[in-house]
Amino acid sequence: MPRARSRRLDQVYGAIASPTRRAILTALAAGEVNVGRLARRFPVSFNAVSKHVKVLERAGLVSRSVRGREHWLRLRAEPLREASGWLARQRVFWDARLDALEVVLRDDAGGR
Amino acid sequence: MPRARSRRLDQVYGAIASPTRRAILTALAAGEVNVGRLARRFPVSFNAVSKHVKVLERAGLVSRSVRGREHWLRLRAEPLREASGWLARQRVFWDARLDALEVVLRDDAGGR
DNA sequence: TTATTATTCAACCGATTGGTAGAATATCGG
DNA sequence: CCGATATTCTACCAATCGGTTGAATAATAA
Repeated sequence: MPRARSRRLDQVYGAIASPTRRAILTALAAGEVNVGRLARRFPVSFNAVSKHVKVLERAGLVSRSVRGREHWLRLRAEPLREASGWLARQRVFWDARLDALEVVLRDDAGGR
Repeated sequence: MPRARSRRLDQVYGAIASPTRRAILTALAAGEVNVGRLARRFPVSFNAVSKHVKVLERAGLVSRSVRGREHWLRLRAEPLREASGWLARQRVFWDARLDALEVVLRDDAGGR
């Protein structure tokens, strides 16, 4: 795996490891929101939300367009696609291996 | 989302946010390995690897069976399946929304 | 029994994280 | 211009993280 891709994965998984940030993402899935309106929905300070947004932005999951004094946030799907891809590949890989292992174990138990 | 499920997601995404831990998982996909043999493959100390394994274990991604003085590690696929599910659902959801948005923008641009 | 091996546990360190509060900056509305 | 609003920036704090080293524990080998 190329270094850059790996770092991107680090950032994306790190970003979505926080329930607050996952909630922000799902909130953003309904459409563009500015930081203030977004922050009002969460039980933490405005500044905390602003920081979370920055983490999501660094991971490439959110983009920002400044209109006047408001900053409007929008989802970026591409990095999510990569992250989802790694997990999905691993999953099928594991499932195949674990299924195979189970067969071996079952046959082994039945055989003797 | 139930609290327990959310915490599990936190742990899984947190666990795979580290490249070393992702490498451990792919190493483990080839079959059971004990901690020592696993550690020899990585450029960090035995203890560091031992800690990483514990993180993966807490996330439910790895199980351990102690045989004599050796601890053998094995993948657990279930939590990965959940994690992959959340991402996949989000991805589909986003893609749909962003495609729709793109259509709106394109039509808008063409229409006037 | 005694050494050696496999592993965790405990303590420590520096960097990062998630939160706060307050100051600085820029835009909007009167 | 002046006050209110939207936001970031800076500084701080406690907690967690990723790493190290050294001691403790338990099983194997001599």
